[in-house]
Amino acid sequence: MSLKHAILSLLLESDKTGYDLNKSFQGSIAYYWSASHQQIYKTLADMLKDNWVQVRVSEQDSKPDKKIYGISKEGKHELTQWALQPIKPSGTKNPLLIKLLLTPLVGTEVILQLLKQRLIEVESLQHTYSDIEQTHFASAESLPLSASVKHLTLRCGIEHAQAEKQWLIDAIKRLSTHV
Amino acid sequence: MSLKHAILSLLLESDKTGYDLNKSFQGSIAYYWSASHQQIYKTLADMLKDNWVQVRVSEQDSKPDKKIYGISKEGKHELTQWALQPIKPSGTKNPLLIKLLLTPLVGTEVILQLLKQRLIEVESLQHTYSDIEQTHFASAESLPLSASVKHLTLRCGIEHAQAEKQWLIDAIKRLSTHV
DNA sequence: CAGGACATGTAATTGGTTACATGATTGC
DNA sequence: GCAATCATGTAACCAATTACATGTCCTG
Repeated sequence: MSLKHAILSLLLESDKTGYDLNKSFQGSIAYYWSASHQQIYKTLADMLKDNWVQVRVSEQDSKPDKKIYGISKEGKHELTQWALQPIKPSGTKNPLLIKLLLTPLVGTEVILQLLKQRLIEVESLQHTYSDIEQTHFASAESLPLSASVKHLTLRCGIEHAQAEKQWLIDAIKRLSTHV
Repeated sequence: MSLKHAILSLLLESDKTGYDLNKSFQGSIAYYWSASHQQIYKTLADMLKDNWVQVRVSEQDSKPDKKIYGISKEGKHELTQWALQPIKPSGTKNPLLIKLLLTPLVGTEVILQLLKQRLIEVESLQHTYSDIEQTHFASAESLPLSASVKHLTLRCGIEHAQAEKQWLIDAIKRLSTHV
């Protein structure tokens, strides 16, 4: 499972709590990796057993205790080895396309609604992305490597959102001729 | 799980064996839904228990027996109900992007190799898609609804492949300046 | 006579979702 | 006083991967 590796890559930057990690996975990381807080806490516990991470507990007055996790030597080694492996294409799951194929079964109008709903979601995603891009990557030229790769992951989201939007517009147009 | 619904949508067209279904899932369906044969046979068995599908066994001399599955009234009802539900965005998993973020850890060259490898894969995908498009959807104008939606699912794959290719080229270009 | 297509599964393990559970602090 | 944010988990269940298992026919 690469959730372990996704977490390790976040811990590489700075030590974090499970709560912090969860915020990342619900936020900007969400479009290339998703995980629930239950999964995150479980995976942290597993990695602690394997000594891929260390933990220190910070007692805070008038707040719940924090467990702050950091990557260990073994974890860093494991992460490096993983990064060197060739990627194997992971399974796609796009229920929208299955539903689209069911148009003759359920009728054009219902599917048009689903597509339009998705269009709205994609457009809102685009706004989120372009906000992030403008606030974090405004200076277009010669960023340091670490910022440059972050920008590229964002660009990946942006390009795919754009492609999906164009496709949705096309799909809606074509389906509309079959009402 | 929508694997059940993906299978039902294939059985809607015609009765099929587990083997047939597997071929579909390894072939043209693969880019919007993936499943292994183990999963398929298991899911068929589960759906048989629920009476979403029927089965008849065809004994063939000098070949293994076939179990030919067909969708039932209940299955069709279930499929229709499912199609009407709003879609919830499913979790994305893109290990390539995590690895890209690890460039400072492992070095530009290794990651450039991964990106170039992926470029080759995407280009080969594009050829596959455009072959299918030319053989099955050559006549651009006014297809019947069922063919039209099939073409649209293909177009979705084509557009995303194109977007990924452009992004990969861009990513390779930018990373190359950091060697 | 070897390797690929045909044809179907079981078992173990891992990964992921859903439901449940708790408890303090801060701002409206 | 009520909702949101902070902070961490358990348990049950469902989904998916990996390894194992079997046997025939057809083509080169």
